[in-house]
Amino acid sequence: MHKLYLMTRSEENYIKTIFHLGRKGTQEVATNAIAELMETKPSSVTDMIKKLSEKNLVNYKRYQGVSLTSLGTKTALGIIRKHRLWEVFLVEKLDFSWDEVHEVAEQLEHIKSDKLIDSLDRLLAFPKFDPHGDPIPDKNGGFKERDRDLLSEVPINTVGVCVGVKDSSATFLKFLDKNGIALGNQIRVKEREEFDGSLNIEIDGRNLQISHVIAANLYIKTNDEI
Amino acid sequence: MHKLYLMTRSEENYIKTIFHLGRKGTQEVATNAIAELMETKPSSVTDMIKKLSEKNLVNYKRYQGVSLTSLGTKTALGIIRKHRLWEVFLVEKLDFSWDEVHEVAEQLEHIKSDKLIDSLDRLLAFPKFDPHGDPIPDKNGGFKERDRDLLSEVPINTVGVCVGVKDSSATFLKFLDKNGIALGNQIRVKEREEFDGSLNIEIDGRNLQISHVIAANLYIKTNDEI
DNA sequence: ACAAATTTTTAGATTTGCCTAAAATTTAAT
DNA sequence: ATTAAATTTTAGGCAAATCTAAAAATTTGT
Ligand SMILES: [Mn+2]
Ligand SMILES: [Mn+2]
Ligand SMILES: [Mn+2]
Ligand SMILES: [Mn+2]
Repeated sequence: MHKLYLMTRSEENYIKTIFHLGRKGTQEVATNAIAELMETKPSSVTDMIKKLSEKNLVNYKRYQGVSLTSLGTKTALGIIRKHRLWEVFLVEKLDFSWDEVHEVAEQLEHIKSDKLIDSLDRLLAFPKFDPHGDPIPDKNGGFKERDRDLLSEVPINTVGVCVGVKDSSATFLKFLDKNGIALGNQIRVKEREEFDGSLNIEIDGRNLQISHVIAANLYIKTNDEI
Repeated sequence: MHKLYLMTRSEENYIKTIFHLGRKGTQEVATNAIAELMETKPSSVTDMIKKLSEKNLVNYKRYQGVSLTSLGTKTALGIIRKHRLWEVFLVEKLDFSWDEVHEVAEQLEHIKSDKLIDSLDRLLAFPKFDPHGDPIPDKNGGFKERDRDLLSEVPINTVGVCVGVKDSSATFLKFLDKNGIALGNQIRVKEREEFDGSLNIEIDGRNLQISHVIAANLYIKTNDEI
């Protein structure tokens, strides 16, 4: 049953938004939240939700919020897979920087062709994570969230590798570039300033002072796996 | 003046169709011809032509047909450049066959990003022709039509290289595959049957009998350049 | 508990791209 | 030169996706 292939771009964007807002679609999402993230009006969201509900992509009872059905979740994962594979492609093959890829991937994620996306996957050697450290669902929607922690929440002296960003806005990513912070960097948390939560870290040898806001948007994978 | 970037997919498809029907937009194109090629109704075409005329993309006087303005031509060349570069990408990097690329390229040609297309161009080493032998406009719309002849129209004993197809439908392309005819093949016209216009050719060593219809859809570049 | 504030839905418009049916214009045929 | 045929445009409508304004339902605060 592949209705997936006759979805409009707009429908796909709503499904994706509901997925992201509702912890992978499991949680109920508020109409207003969707409207805000999509920069549209709540009344438009209600209209679309009804349509998606007709198509069995979301569970909906008026005034009760919306969540994805299993078909909706599958659809969302397909779009996210495409988005993230294209992001990898742009960085690996076309030398885009990680702050430039999202906008273009927003367009490319709507291209319909299974063969295209599976070939792309192969060309890129089946990457597991996108340039921002987010996991790439496989062909069947399989998804393994990497075990990771926010830099702002690990204890002093934790050592690990920077594996992702929480905020992946161009502004934040460019800031990281400017300060020489990139995925793969070795990080050690040396000191936490109680007053403002800022951190003194050692990153690939250098010392660096970063604010709490920055630390709260950087993921590390610690070495203390058992 | 880059209105180009706020064109809808539908507008782009009309512009492209007018370009193809009107010998690169120079000739006047009939409403019905556009409608037929785009599988839409003449009344819809008239509506769109008015809109494109407003935007200075076409020259239009009612009942007199339509042609591209210089802005329209530039736009068309940009879309065709994208279409053909994506076709090369699909064949060269993703192992698509030449009969599979067109459909996907029809989608990809509407992705908006100068950086994307110029990087793609570089990745592919600035190809001059697409998988069907059609020329790829450069960044500035520069376009050199290759000197070539239809196999059906060259004299007996002409020798050349197969450099393109006129009909690039999947059906025809698959037929060529089945008969081992591909771009780059060395061809010599050995005999022309007066009765039905069929040809006896030598192609990369082998002998092959091809109907007039086939010959009339294959381009060769002869070796008799001065 | 119940009024006030917030959220969500409905009702009614708008825009884009398409349609059908009918009218206007051009082209072809006698 | 008229008439007939074909082409093209207009008029009026429809579906998708959006909006504003108003009504309905839920949540919050005292
Ligand atoms: Mn992204
Ligand atoms: Mn990403
Ligand atoms: Mn093509
Ligand atoms: Mn082509």
